[in-house]
Amino acid sequence: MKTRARRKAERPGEILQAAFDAFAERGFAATRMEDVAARAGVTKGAIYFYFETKERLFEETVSHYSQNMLADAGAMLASAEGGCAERLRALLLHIYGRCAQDRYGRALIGLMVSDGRNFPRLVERHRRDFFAPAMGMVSDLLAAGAASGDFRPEIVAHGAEIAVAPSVFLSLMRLIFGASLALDEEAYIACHIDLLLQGLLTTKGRKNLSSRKACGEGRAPI
Amino acid sequence: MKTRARRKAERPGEILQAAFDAFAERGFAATRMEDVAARAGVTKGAIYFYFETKERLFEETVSHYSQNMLADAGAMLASAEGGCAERLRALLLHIYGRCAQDRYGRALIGLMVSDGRNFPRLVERHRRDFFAPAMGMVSDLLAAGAASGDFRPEIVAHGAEIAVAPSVFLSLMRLIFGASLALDEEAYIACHIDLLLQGLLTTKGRKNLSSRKACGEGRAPI
Amino acid sequence: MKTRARRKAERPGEILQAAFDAFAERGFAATRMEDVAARAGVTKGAIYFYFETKERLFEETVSHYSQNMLADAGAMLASAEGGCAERLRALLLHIYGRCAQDRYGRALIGLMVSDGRNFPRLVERHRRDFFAPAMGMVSDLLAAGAASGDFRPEIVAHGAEIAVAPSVFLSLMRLIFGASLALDEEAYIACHIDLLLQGLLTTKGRKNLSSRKACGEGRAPI
Amino acid sequence: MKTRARRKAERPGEILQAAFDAFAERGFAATRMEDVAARAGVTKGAIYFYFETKERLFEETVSHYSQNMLADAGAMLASAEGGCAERLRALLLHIYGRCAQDRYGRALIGLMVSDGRNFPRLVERHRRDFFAPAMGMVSDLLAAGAASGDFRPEIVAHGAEIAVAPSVFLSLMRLIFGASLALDEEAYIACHIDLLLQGLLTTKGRKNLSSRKACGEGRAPI
DNA sequence: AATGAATGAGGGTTCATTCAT
DNA sequence: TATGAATGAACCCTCATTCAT
Repeated sequence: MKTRARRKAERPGEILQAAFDAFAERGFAATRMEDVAARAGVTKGAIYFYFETKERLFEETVSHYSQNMLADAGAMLASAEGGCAERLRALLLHIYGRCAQDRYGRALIGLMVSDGRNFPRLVERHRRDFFAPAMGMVSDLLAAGAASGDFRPEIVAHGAEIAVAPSVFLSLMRLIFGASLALDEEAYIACHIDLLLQGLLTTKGRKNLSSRKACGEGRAPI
Repeated sequence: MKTRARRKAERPGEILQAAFDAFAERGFAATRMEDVAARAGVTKGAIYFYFETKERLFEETVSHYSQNMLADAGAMLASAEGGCAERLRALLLHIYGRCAQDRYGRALIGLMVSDGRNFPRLVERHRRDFFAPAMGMVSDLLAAGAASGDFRPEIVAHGAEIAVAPSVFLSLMRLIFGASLALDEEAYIACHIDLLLQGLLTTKGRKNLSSRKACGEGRAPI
Repeated sequence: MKTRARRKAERPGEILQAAFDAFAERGFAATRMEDVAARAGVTKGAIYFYFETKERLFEETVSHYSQNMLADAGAMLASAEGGCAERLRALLLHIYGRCAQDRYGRALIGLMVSDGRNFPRLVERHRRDFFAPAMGMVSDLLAAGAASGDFRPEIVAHGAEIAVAPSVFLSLMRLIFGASLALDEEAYIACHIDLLLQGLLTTKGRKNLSSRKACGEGRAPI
Repeated sequence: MKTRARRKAERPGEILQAAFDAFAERGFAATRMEDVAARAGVTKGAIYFYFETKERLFEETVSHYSQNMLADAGAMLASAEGGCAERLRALLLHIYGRCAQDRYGRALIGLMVSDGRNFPRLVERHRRDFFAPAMGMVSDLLAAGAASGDFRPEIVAHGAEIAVAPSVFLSLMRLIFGASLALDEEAYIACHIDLLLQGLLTTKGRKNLSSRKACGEGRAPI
C-alpha cells in the first residue's frame, strides 16, 4: 500500500495514462469522463480536481504523450553508426516501430486526424514541437548524404516526407482496417527501404553501401 | 420553383451531399442532424423520411461517395496512354488530385479514421469495394511493368502501397495541419514520382522512358 | 372492382374498422395514424379527409362500436323465453359472449380503462347510451323477479352490478393476463350462475325453476 | 434540511412514489419523465441515476406497489377471527378497501390493463407474485369452509374469482366513470356479501353464522 | 482530496398534422 | 378525393460539469 502522499503525486500521471488509453480507443467524442475515471480507478469528480475540462484533459494527454516520442528518436539517431544510408535505414525502422507498429503511436495519429480540428493550439504545438523536428531529422540526414555525394541532391527538398510516408500509410491502414488487412509488414518495410534507397543513392553512394556491407559493417537490409 | 416530383427525386442526393459536407467538417459525433438538415434546406424530420437513423445516413453518405471515386479512377486509367511508367505517373497524379488535393477525398480518409471504429460493416465494405480494387489497379500496373522488363520485379508484391503512400501522407498532413503546413505540393509530387521511378525502373525501363521523351511522346515529368 | 362511388361510400367504415382493430391492439397512444392507414389500405392523409384529428377518430371509432352492442342485447332479451331465472341466465350468457369472450368486446373495456381519462365526453356518452341501459336490462329483470316472488327483493337495488361483475372480471383477466391465465371458462360461468341463482332465488323461485326444468321447459344449467 | 446521505437513501422511494402518482394519473405513454421528476422534486436527469429507463422505472414502480398490497392482505387475514363466513367477509372488505376504494389500488388495475401489453415480464411477475397468491387466499378460505361443512363444496373451484369479481368491477367502474357514476358503495358491498353468502352457505353454515351473530360475536353485515 | 448525487443543456428520434400536387 | 413529402413540437436519454459532504 502506497502512502497517501505518494498516491497523490502519481494521480495526475495515472489519469493521463487512463485518458490516453480511453481516447485512443474511442476518440474524443465517444469517450466519457466516467470511462477515464473508471480506468484510472477514481471517480469523475477527482479528474476535475486536476484538469479543468474534458478538452484540457485531452490536450494535456496528447501533448504529454507526443513529447516522449521525439526524445526517443533523437537518442536513437545519436547512437546510430554507419554511413548515411545505414543511418537513414535505422531511423526509418525506428519510425516504423514508434508510429506504425506501436498501438499508442498509431492512436496519436488517429487522434490528430479525428479530433485535431477542435484543438488547433494542440495541433500547432504538435507540429512545432514534434512533427517539424522529426521531419528535420530525416531531412538533415538526406542533406548530409547529398553533401557527401551518397544521395542524389534533387531529393533533399521533399525527400523526407516521401521517405517517411509509407510508415504513416501503414499506420493508417492499421488504424482503419485493423487486422483484417492482410499485409506482411516485414516484407512491406523491406520493400519500402529497398525502393527508397534505389531511388536515393548515387552511383557513389551505391558503392559505399555495398563495400561497407562487404566489410561486414552493415546489417543485412532488414 | 421546381415541381414537387422533381424535388422528391433530388432530395436524397441533396441530403447525402449536405451530410457529406457536414460529416467531413466535424466528424460523425459532432455533426447534428439539424446541421445536415439546415445545409440541405429541409428540417430535421425530413431526413428521417429518407434515412432511418444518423448511422444509416452516415453509411450511405460515405459509401455513396467512395463509389464515385473508384469509377473515376477506372475511367481515367482506361484512357491513359504510353508505357507503364507514363501510365503509373498518370494514375498517381489522378490519385493526388482525388485523394490529397480534393477536400472531399481528404475528408473520406478522415472519416474512416475517426469514425470507422463504430462502423465495421462500412469499413469492410469500403475495403472490399474501394480500397482493394484501387490498390489492385496500381498493383496490376507494376506487374505489367515487371513483365515487360521495365520495372524491377522485386517490388511487385508491396510496391503499390509504397507508391501510393506519399499521396495519402500528403492528404493526412493537410487534414491535420491544414494550410499552416508550408509545402510546395507541385514540387513534392514531382519529387515523389522522380524518386519512385528511380527506384522502380530497370536499365531497360529507363531507356524506354527517355527515348519516348526524346521523341516528344511523353509529357515532361509533372 | 368496385366503382369509385361505392368505394367512396365505404371508406369511412373501412377506416373505422381498421382504427378499432389498431386501437384495440395497442391502445390510443401507441397506435400511429399510419398503422390505421395501412390497415385500411389508404394513406395517412386520407384519414384526415374523414376525421379531423386522431382524437376524433378514436371517439367515433369507439362510439360506433359500442352502439351495436346494446341493440344486440335488447334483441336477444326480447326473444328469450322462460321465467325470470331462465331469462337472467340467458342474458348473462349473452353478456359473457359479448363482453368477455369476444375480442372486440374485451378491447372496448380495455380502451375505456386505458384512454377514457382523456375522452370524458366519450365516456359519458358510453355510460348514458350503453352502460346504463345495459345495466337497466339486468335490473329490470331482477325487479320483475322480485315482483313475481321468484327473487329475493333485497337485491334489486344493486344485484345487477353484482350479477354482471364476474363477466367483466373474466374479461379483465383475459385482457391483462391473456392466455397465460389457466381458467376453465365453461366451469367458471356455470359456477357463477349457480352461485348467483342460489343467492337470488326465493324458496318459491327455486321451486318454479326446478318444476320447469322437470317439465323439460328449461335448458340444463349452462 | 436533511443531510445528503439521508436524502440519498430516500430518493429512490420518493421517485417511485412520484412515478406511481404520475403513471396512475396519465398512464405510461402520456407520462413524461419530467412530470415524474417535478413531482419528486428533482430534475429529469436525476431519475436516470436511479432507474435505467422509463420502462424500468415503470416496472419497479408497479411491482414495488403490488408487493405491499399482498403483504397487507396476508397480515389482515392472519389477524381475522371467527368462522369461515366471517373471515371471508373480512377479507372481502379488506379487498374492497384496497382495490376498489383506494386510488392507488384502482390505478394498479388500470395500469395493468392499459400498459401491461408492453410489459409482459411485469405482468407475468404480477400474476405469479400477487394475483395468484391473492386469489389463493380466497380459495383457501372457501376450501376450509367446504371442509367444515359451512360452504357448499361445488363452488371451491371457481368461487374465489366470483367472490372477488364485484370488488374489481366496482374498481373498474370508478376508474372509467369516476364520480359521475352514482352508486351507494356501502349498500353495494352489503348486497354483494349478502348475495354471496346466500349462495355459498349450506344449511349448517347458515345456522353457525346466525347463532354466532345471535351471541353477539359477529358484526352486523357491513 | 475525493466522492457521487444532482443538474441542465443538447441531440436523436417519433409522429400528428398539413398542403401542394 | 387521395397522396406522401415535409414540418415542428415533443419526449427520451446522455453526459460534462458542479458542489455539498
